[in-house]
Amino acid sequence: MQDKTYHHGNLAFELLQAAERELVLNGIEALSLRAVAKRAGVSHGAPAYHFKSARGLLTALGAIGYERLVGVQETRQRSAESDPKSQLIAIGLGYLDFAESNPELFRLMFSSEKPDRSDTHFDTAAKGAFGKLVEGVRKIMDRDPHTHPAAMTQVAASWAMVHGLADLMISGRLDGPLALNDISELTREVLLSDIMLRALAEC
Amino acid sequence: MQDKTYHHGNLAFELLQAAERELVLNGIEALSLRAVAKRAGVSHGAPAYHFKSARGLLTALGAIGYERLVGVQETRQRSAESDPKSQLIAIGLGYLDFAESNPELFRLMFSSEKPDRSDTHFDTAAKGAFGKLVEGVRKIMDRDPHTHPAAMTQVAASWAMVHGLADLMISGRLDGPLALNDISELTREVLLSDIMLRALAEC
DNA sequence: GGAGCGACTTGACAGTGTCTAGATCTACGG
DNA sequence: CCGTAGATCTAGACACTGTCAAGTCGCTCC
Repeated sequence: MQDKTYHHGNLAFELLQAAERELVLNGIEALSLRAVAKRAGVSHGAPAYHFKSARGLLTALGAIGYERLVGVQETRQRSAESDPKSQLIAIGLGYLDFAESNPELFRLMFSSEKPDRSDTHFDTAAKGAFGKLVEGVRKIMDRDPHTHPAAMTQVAASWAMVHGLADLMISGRLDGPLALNDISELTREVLLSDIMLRALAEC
Repeated sequence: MQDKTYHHGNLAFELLQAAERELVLNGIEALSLRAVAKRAGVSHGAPAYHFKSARGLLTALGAIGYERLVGVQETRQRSAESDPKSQLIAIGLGYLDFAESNPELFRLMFSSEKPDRSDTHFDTAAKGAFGKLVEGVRKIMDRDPHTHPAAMTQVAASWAMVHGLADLMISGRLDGPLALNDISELTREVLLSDIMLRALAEC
């Protein structure tokens, strides 16, 4: 953060910021490592020192995405009723919030093969987000999904529903059917909650 | 199809075949127009004549994908019971079949910004697949989704559920939770059908 | 049998990620 | 206080990419 020196100390962080900015502006498929370097004000070879390759940079960015996703979900949870069902819906709404606010990052995390999923940081961050969902289902079913197959099936169903909603929403495919742009914030949430509730079988 | 002449007549078709082959081998993000041309045995500039750009080629390929998707769904429908609910589940299972058999093409169609969605062919093909789902819901609810909002919400819920399942499946994220690789073909379909049925509210 | 035109080739161009060697700064031991 | 070692970044080269312009080939039709 200190003034421009040759080693300015936090280039790795600034590169990640620049990368996300480029991601938002140009989309994941047109993202250029050289443009990221230029935005950060360094030479085109600089990123390779901190992140081995473009893949490395995007892996780190994806991992941050998962951590941010959990944060958004927890924000939703805090402003929701404390009963298990409301909490699980909040987790889902947080998932949708994140997807809508960070569509390109969401794509990078879930629908791209650029990040290295075997990377430790990326993997644990992803598992953290998954754990949030598992925990929500555990509370609502009073059964640990890791030991009860029916509960794990419920995890899969919940995830698929909310993930499908998110993916279709950010690609604009639900704009027509659900007219999400033409309704109020409140009816929107009621509608989405209603849909997500369907994934919960006999809970 | 006639022997190698300078103009061999169906280069456009062969380029599409080569492109899909490359798509399967290298993935969408590493697909190279020049590699496609080489695979088809033509110069690197040839594709530009038939499809204006790389975007054009991928748009055409995506459109074909939607048509193939409908075909797979109809295959499922023919070998299913004729009642509306079984038919809608068959449409969903066909969606999953297609995704599993053509994961990269699926990604191209749904999660990529390379194809030009405003292209007429692409758009009508995509609408055709969507229409199949709408029709399935119309029969099960006995209401036209285009005029009944509740039915259209049902369309969205069904689509989100099956699309989420497909997307998570092809990225291997359900392998752990659902252990899809370790169960028989039959239990697999029962499981997936069960999950998809949850999306149907009070049908 | 030449003209015209559709189908393709060829070469050039700017841009990309990665690699290597070198320049520069920081820190630390003497 | 100096100089050297290591961390950090630069600069250039390389092979590869998509797109474009100009040129070449071969069929068809008058």
